Amino acid sequence: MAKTRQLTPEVVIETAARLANELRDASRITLTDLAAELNIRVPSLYNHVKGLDGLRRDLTVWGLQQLLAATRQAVLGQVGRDALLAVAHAYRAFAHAQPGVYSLVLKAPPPEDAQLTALSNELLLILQLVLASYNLQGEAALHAIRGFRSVLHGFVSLETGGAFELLLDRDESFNRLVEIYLDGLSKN
Amino acid sequence: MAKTRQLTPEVVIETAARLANELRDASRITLTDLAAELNIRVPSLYNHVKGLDGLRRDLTVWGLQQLLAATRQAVLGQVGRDALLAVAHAYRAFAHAQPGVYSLVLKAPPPEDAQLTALSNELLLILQLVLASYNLQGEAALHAIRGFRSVLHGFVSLETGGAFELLLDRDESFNRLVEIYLDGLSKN
DNA sequence: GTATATAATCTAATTATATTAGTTATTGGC
DNA sequence: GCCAATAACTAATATAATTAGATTATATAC
Repeated sequence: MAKTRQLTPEVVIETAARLANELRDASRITLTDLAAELNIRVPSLYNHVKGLDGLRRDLTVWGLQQLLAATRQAVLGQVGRDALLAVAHAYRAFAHAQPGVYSLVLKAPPPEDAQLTALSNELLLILQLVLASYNLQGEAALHAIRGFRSVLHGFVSLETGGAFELLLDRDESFNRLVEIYLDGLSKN
Repeated sequence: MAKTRQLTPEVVIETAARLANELRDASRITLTDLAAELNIRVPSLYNHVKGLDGLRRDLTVWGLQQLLAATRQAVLGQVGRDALLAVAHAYRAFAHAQPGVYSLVLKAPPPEDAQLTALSNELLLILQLVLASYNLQGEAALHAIRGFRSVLHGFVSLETGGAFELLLDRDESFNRLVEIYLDGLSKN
């Protein structure tokens, strides 16, 4: 049928993810670096990804799938506040483990990309279900999702961006923030 | 002494800010575009800014000064919860008015850049003073600053990034989030 | 007034990166 | 063995940033 691939899609994407995480920002990957890492010439990359934009898009899908899996795992068998706390910690752990990939995942998916949009919606659906078990439904739940995402994204993006430099325990800061928000949610 | 500048530093930086805001992301400005906008050749830009990195840095200083002025203005004559609410709304208004510049301002300043670090610290100092009037001091105030910044940055960065697409009032979402956080802060 | 130093701008060349076009070579199915 | 498919290649082009060095206009010293 064809010349056997030496590179599988998995190797390409995982190598790109590693580079992105080392740079701590996916917008800094270059095809030049990726090709060098894979021991092929730059134009050969076009057999695997649709240019730089395609690579970023593939990385985003890959990252969203990981975040989704981690979130599902975290809420397994939990409801209410415990489930929300578990989501919060899984989210932060993901951003710490994969800072470069994280920088892609939080961006809003382009509406014309069905796969990305679907993954993004699945995450929202999980949050919606968990909030339902926290007695939040309808518009209140939607406002709560926006708030919860803001809290999580705001903290981890400032944190991984190096904004919290003081010698003050970051876990403690995060826990206080999440607890204040969840307490406030339950008191409405 | 010298050939009179046709371009003042203000014109250069304000044109760059306008381009950055139109692109909604400062990382997408190019020297090519800026030079075209100013009717000079690209290399001539080097008389005004230290390359692309220098331009971004100058834009960051300019943006921080504006945010600082808006924040000072917002807290004028206010204390406690009112002052914190005013800061929140000024912060969000700034991000809406200057989305491109905002994307630069929230990044942690490189420690070796004294001017940037000073501006950044001034903002933190304002927050610290306002929180003191909210009965928060010492470590509690530092955790609260981290939380408050997370809340503000998280919401406006998701919002300006297009993450909140539903037909659900964003002002309402923001107000609920900020109020929940401020309520929680006062109950400790 | 004129000369000169200064700096703003320019052209030309270099470097880095992404992308496209077109070729080569390998391999699995027939 | 032949053929179709495709991964990988070389070569060329495009875009952007940057550096080197020449040119020019003008503010000030005299």
